[in-house]
Amino acid sequence: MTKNDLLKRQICKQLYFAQQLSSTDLSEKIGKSLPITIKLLNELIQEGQVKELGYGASTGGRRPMLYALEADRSYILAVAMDQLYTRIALMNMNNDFVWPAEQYTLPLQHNDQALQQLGDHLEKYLEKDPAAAARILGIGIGMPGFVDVKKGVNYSFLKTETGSINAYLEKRLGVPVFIDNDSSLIALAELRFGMAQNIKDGMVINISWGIGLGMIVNGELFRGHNGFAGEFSHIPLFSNNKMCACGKTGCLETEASLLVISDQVKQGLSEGKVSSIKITQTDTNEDICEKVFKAAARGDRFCIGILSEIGYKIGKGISILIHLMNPEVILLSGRGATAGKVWLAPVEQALNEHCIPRLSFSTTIKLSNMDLDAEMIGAAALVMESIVYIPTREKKTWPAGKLPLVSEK
Amino acid sequence: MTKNDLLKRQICKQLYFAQQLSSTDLSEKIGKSLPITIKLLNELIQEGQVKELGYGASTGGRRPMLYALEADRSYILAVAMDQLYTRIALMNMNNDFVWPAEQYTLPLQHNDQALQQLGDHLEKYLEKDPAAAARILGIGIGMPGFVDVKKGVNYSFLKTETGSINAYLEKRLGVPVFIDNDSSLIALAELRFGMAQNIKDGMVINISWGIGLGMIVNGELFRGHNGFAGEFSHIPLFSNNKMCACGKTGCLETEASLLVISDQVKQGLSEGKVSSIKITQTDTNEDICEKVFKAAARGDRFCIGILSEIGYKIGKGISILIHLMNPEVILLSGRGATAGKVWLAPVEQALNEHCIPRLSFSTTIKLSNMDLDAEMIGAAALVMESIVYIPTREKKTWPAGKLPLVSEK
DNA sequence: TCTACTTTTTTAAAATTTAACGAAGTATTA
DNA sequence: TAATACTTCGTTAAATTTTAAAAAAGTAGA
Repeated sequence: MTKNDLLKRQICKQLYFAQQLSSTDLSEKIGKSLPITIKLLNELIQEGQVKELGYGASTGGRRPMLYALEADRSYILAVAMDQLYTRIALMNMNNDFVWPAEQYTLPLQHNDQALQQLGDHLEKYLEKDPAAAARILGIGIGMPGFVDVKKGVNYSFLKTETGSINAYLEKRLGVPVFIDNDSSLIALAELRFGMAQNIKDGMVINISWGIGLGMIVNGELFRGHNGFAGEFSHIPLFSNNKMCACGKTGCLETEASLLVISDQVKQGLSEGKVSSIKITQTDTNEDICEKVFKAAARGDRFCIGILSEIGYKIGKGISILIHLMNPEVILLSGRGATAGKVWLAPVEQALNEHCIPRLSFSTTIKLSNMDLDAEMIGAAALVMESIVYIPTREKKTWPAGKLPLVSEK
Repeated sequence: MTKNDLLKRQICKQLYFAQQLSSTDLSEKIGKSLPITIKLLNELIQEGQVKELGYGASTGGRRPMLYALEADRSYILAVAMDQLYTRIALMNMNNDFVWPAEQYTLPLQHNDQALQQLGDHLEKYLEKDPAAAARILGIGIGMPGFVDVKKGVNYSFLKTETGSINAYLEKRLGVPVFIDNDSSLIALAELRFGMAQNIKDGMVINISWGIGLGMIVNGELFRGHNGFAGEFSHIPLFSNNKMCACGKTGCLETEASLLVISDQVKQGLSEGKVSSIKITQTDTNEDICEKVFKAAARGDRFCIGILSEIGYKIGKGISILIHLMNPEVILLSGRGATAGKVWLAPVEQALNEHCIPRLSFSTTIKLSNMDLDAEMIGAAALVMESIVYIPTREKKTWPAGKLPLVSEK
């Protein structure tokens, strides 16, 4: 791996994240001079990885030539897991789905075969078209649990007897594999393609079956010493006696999450509360939440009440985040964010009560506009980030055969 | 200001923080090649700013020449303020006090003249020896309150009618001025010269009249979007009804701080609790705390009990930090850290109760070995960090006359 | 339509880095 | 203990990169 090849990857990475860039932009982003940047761009065009897009709009002078990736020269396999389902999709350099995403049932809890099953699904998914599979740069996987990114281990699920998750899958599939926590990947998606773009300090709340957190610090995803940073769901925030799955009491998760919503709806309706929604025996938690979100949007008092209470509690947690991190933006994202603006008022209310005004005034609460694909997009972004990542303070050698670009085949 | 001058400052900065370095080390740290580094070093020696220190120990090959700063060629004026007292000291490049530190009474609360008075004290302090004063690179000031470092404003104290604190003092004293929050500077001192050296992710707790926090993220001080990050004292942690100075209730500060210790001692003794310590009407809070620390070290049950209870509550706050930041180290520092090991057991106890084990196991609690001068040293370090700071993404011009080195006089 | 001012891209000069080599020292082995 | 192999340090010369100057391509206002 020569130095120029590394720079070419940097260029591809920048083009992936920005969609299109001029040579001047690229030169600044990769920190190299214009003559070199243009030389490398021409080589990449020769190789068929980059294309000229035509001239962009003038900003007061000569119009710049814009460059972009050849969208279908390289692919990424994006995987989004939760405790029950695993979704897989093949994505191109434009973040388009090359093949439709497929969902498999793959329970993670108490499942010793989970990793093997994941491998089976991935293999089967790729067998459909070996030619396309050969173009895959890497596999990005988002999963719940305590993920140690560096070691490639998940301490909660997908246990391996020896070695790392990455090593196991790389051996089976012959492609670099990168894993991370689901909330971190949602934050990464928001940082690179969503509403947290160009944000230096921001917190992305993943409202889901728990309350996850992805932290953006200095414009990069922050993972902490072991990759466990952002355990928002289990901070001791309440003096209730509700037992949490983690073994403690008083966790934020015991009072606020989509599961709590589902429970409260069931209980409320059984107690005879008046509402426009009806639930059946066969409704999953997912179904119930979707009904609640829709009803709340219609103005259903009962549903709005439940969401408000949960939102207030999330807001109390956010007030701690604001005190500690002084972020520019708090972004409500994840599955629950599809409920929309209902969250904003109760969260702001909690901030008014629990934040020092100067602090809460300094940060804005926003609602994500990404849909449920955020984790997929984050998984793809993880691959692109990691593949061009240059470990600092190390010698300039590169693990042989670890980070192929399509041009090397 | 030429490019080479900037590089020379980088070299001086590195030598300041490391005391001594070889040319190879320096070359790596400033990111320039050896030929250039050596050329610049020779120029710095010519100018009298750097000296050769002789050959260092071999690490298996030819012995390196070591370089160090001329300790007394340049000085820094370090200022540490709290709500009542302001200490000033002139420090050299070895972090030695050139003149003894002096303490002035300067109450910050409800004092419109505070900034002017600070300027008076600084002027008087420097008038003692104009020759030495002429060598000052900059003035570093640590202060309590909400400090916006970029704007040079303190929203709590030292209000200025127009412009920044920095601008006011720079105009009066003719030397660059840098301000920051006291807890941030303690963290900076620990990061550069104390027990947080080479730590990538660490939290420095400033146990004082409040509970301050300086955050180390990615090996740098983290300040947040407006510089307010680390407002640990006012996170809503308790469901008490105690009114806090900030206007809210339930803040950590209402249950844990050196002021609380002082109050509890007074109350306990007045209730007839048995203890070896005695307090008089004239004892300040400072005096009382010192007595408590000494008595606890002797084994006084009453004092140990008070410290344990406070320590447990600080620990509960730390458990939130650990969940969110997954730090490598939590360092107990500041005035209260002089009490020593008494803190460790109750803090660990709180972590056992409020942390997910995998998280608390991943971070170690340490006790600072820096004494009360930490804030001074941090203030000096702030000057050295800031003076060589190169704003990213900006043109390479430098505000004229803003950042003098002695060589330029 | 002309002039003044931008920004992009190319070309040539200046500066920097890389790499090779000699110097200085350590560790291992006969 | 002397010789060989292997470090790391510091210097010099070749190769690369950056900088700066100039040309190309536009915009905007008079």
